[in-house]
Amino acid sequence: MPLESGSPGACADCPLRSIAFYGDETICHASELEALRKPCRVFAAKRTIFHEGEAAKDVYQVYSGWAFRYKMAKDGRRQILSFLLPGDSIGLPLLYSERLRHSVKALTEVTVCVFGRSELPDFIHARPALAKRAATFCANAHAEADEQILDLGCRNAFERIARLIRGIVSRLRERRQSEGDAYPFPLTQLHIADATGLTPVHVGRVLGEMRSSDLLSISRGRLAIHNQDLLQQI
Amino acid sequence: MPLESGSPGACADCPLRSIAFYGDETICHASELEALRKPCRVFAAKRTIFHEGEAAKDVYQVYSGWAFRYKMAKDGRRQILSFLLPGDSIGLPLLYSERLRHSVKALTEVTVCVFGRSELPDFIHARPALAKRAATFCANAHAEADEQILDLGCRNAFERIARLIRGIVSRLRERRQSEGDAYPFPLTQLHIADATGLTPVHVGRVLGEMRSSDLLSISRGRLAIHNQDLLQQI
DNA sequence: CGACACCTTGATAGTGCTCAATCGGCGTGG
DNA sequence: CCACGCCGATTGAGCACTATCAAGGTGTCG
Repeated sequence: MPLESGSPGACADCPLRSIAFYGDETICHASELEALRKPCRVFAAKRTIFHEGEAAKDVYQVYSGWAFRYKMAKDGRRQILSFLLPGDSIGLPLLYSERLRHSVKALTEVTVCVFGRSELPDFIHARPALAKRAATFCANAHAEADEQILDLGCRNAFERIARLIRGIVSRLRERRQSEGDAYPFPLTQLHIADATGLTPVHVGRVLGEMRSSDLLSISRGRLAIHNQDLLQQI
Repeated sequence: MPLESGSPGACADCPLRSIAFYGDETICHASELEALRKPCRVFAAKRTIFHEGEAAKDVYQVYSGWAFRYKMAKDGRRQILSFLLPGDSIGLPLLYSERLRHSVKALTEVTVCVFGRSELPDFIHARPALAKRAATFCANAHAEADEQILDLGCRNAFERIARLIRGIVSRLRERRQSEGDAYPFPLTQLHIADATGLTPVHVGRVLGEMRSSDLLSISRGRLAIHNQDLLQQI
């Protein structure tokens, strides 16, 4: 689902576009969606967007910036479930349930399009093609969660980190946010650690290994991939 | 979603019942669903029900017996994603996609209700309330996958195993398949290992620990819980 | 009875964790 | 402009948890 940038005021380029449009087929008129939209909202970096268990009033779609979904264990450890890039929706499960079972936090400053939880579900479920498409998104998200279960259960630190980065990179490319083999990459080692179930120190060591073996390097918020082929094989 | 047993020939008691009925509210008439059903099918224990990536012709719902969803890593390791108990559907994502991104295997002998993939999706998506309910199931399954990601990323062997068992037990209780504090439990240590990302040997050790500390014990296909409270706290 | 699947136990090794110290970059405020 | 403080990255030493390898035990089924 490639997604070009546009102004957050221009509905067709942004809000739940990936649901409303499928390839060249228009499932719902832009003007209808536009009527549902509320003003955009901006969250500062590190700001929590949703708290787990909280009754949320709105569903968002990321217009610019990065965020992530996560859960906390009782002992205070954090597990990052997925990263949300421009075009991804935040809180889609709110279409089916009043409460979210995970938290969401802004990684960078994030601008989101806003849809009211009181209108959006009815709007979507009144349109079978839209409803099916929204459900397809959920099913795909589930399949990706299964992928991550596989990673966490079966792979070692090196593979987990490599696959996490590969996944993000391929999504960045789909969304045409790359410049050659360099990518914006706002994750710290702590984020990578919390996503892969490792320690920040150990992530640092593995990243060092990757740098010295000339696979990839991360510095100052940018990721450079030096050996694309090797990364794909992992 | 409690589910009593019935005869596999009696539609109202079985096929996608959990989707068609919600509490006391009937979303779809039993006779309509009955018309969709094909004859039941039985899979022997250890038989593969779906192969990952294969184009499936039918959607199932477990009538009796246990199964599990899993994926294989390239190095031959297996990751079990979830266990499927009576009442659970097999291959629900087929409502949204032609292919399944995981495999499914029978743990015990399994009897399933059968719905044609060529009719079921249209049937469901033509009925908004049904469609929404099916999507809700997907969203819940996703939330459970997120739970498992948390387990794998943040918890040690003891906690993972305890929580896996606790999860299964609570589902067995919902479905009234318990007898006091004893439960049918057909998983081998290998299954537990593949579900928790551990080694069978280590699972055996931890289970031994749990037995000697009088928490629970597993033997000959039955699980006995000796300290319910302690198990809940983990 | 033999074959097989599963469980148990022991010894050893390795992956990744913990604790701790240091360093560099960057923003803030004097 | 510089000092300070903070956050994140890096490095080292030692250890814990879990894996690996191996052998033996028990139960079940044909």
